[in-house]
Amino acid sequence: MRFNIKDVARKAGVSISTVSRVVNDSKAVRPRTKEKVEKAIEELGYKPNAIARSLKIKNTKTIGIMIPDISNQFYPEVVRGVEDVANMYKYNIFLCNTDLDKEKEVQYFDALEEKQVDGIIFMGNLIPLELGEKFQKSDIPIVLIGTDYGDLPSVTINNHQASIDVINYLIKKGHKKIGMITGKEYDPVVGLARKEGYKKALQEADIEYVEELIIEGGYRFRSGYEGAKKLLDFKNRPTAIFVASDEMAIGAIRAALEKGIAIPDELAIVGFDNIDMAGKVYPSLSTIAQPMYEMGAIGMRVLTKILNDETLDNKKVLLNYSFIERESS
Amino acid sequence: MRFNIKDVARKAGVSISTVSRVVNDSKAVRPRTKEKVEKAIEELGYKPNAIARSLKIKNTKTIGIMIPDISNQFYPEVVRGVEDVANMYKYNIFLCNTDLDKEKEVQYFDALEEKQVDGIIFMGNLIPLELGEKFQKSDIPIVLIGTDYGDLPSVTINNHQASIDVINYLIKKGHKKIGMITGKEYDPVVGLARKEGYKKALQEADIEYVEELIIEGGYRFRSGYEGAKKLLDFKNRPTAIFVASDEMAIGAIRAALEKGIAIPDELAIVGFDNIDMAGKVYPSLSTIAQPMYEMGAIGMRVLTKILNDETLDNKKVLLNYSFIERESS
DNA sequence: TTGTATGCGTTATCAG
DNA sequence: CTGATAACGCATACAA
Repeated sequence: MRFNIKDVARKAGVSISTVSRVVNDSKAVRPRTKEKVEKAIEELGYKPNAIARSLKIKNTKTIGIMIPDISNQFYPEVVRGVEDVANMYKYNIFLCNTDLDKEKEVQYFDALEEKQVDGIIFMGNLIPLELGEKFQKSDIPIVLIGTDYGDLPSVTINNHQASIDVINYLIKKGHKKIGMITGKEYDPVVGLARKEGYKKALQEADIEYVEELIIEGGYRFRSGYEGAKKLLDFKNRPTAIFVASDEMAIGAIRAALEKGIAIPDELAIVGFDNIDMAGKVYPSLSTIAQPMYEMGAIGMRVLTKILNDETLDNKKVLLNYSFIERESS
Repeated sequence: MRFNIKDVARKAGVSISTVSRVVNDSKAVRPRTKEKVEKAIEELGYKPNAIARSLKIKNTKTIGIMIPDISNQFYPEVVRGVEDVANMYKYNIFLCNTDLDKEKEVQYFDALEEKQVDGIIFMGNLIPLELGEKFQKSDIPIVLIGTDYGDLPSVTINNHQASIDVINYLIKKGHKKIGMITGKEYDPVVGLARKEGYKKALQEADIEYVEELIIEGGYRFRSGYEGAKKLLDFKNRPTAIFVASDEMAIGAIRAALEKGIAIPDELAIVGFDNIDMAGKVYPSLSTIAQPMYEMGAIGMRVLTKILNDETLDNKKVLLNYSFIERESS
């Protein structure tokens, strides 16, 4: 049996306004009557109806989070970051898996809007024009994580510079033939940026850029595994491979080990992301650590600032990454 | 600018009832007026307010999913299963991370109830009495995944039998000294069941049960790593280890490799779960595959059946597991 | 300090 | 086929 505010008002012998007052402990209520009301609430097991409340006050204490796929190693950590600070601020979150599918993205966005979420956290690759426009026109605040679009608030890292750092590290280690397995190159802020960083670093070190040593991957294990196999089959194979995601890098490690190539002695491998497994596989993976949890937490923090009309000193926040040297390099 | 049903009614020159009718395409509306209304909706970019709708019709097309921790390898896959079928049935899901913390569990449960979710999917270890009672008293349908309580609907696998199968496999392979790193032994339906299966199988094969060969772990990497280290330090170390979770098993593999113990020649390792990484690490991990995605999908399907008043021929569904032999055994 | 009344944006009943 | 109107459960302005 579900009771409402009227039921407790009747039971306590007061009006619904006073019940409402004690529930929201607003205004002053005489201790005696407050007690009565609380007793009635207790006895009936009354719980306020957040839907009715939301309709009235025009916010839902609910936000949506759109990500490509929660079962992809990368996202759970950032979702966890989002959820933790959302919880601190009493928000609940709707989880939406878009699979980077434009239709799904639009469909979820519409659903979230209809459900009157107070805000949205979005992650994805290149944001399609149609969606980007919707985001900008929408009156619900949106913050982007790990991607960027127009003047929308976002939290990212400098992918381009991170790649440069990795390659410089490898060069300093004495490597001259450095291969790369890239991400999605159509995505300028992540995939392409990492590739361009690689190019730039080689160029600055006066190392010839060999088209053959670049394989386009797609972030997942299989493409890393197969990419590395190809790279390692060249007569003049690379002595180091920079892989644009840890999951692919773990695939590359497997490809090397299957061929009996020793890591890191005959081949150095460096990944990108620092997913949980990067430190657990054997040999453990050197990688650029994206602060995934923080990206989520800070993204959500930015959103709460917008929702509370706090001033945002910076719509575009750029987080620090770090290089973690482990056994694979 | 956000428009409501009144705005489109005015713009289309009809009453709000007819707008409502075309939005829900209920009853017959004359094609001509329907057209007018649709035009108005289009021009205003009207979107129905799901909150108001929910208040009236008393359902929200929303469910809650409570899990220990989305950043634990095991859960994303089942959450994905839940989400996919939820999406098929037009439900959105609230994601809640409980950290197995009783207070958080209760707090989230209350929040979900206040937000009027239509149902809840719950995962956790041993369900605390207080929470179990709440579940049973609640008028919102709850389905348990990977755990069990009273007469609540649940979807699980037979953990006890799965362990027996693993040990029998190991025995058939010729192993006589088989160690185990267990899960949480206070949890009867998972942790304890797996341990008991191990005991049972040994007993039936007339192999002595050596207390020393059992280490209590906690599902995560670290405990697997440390547990294996201990086990492998014994003068008379086991030739095989059954590890109650893949994440721990990957820790065990690392411990062995660090000691220069060859897998599977000197030591066989078998895990439990078949998380994504199990097939990707090197050597790849033999394991009991829990159908995680299906557990989620079927759990959600059960929930939709309850919500649609379809008959449930079986409140307790037991899914099949399978043994996957890979390189580690 | 407390109560009455109005409206949030819908759906649904009932007349027309 | 269409339109008034009464809920849904709550918060709040205003009155008392």
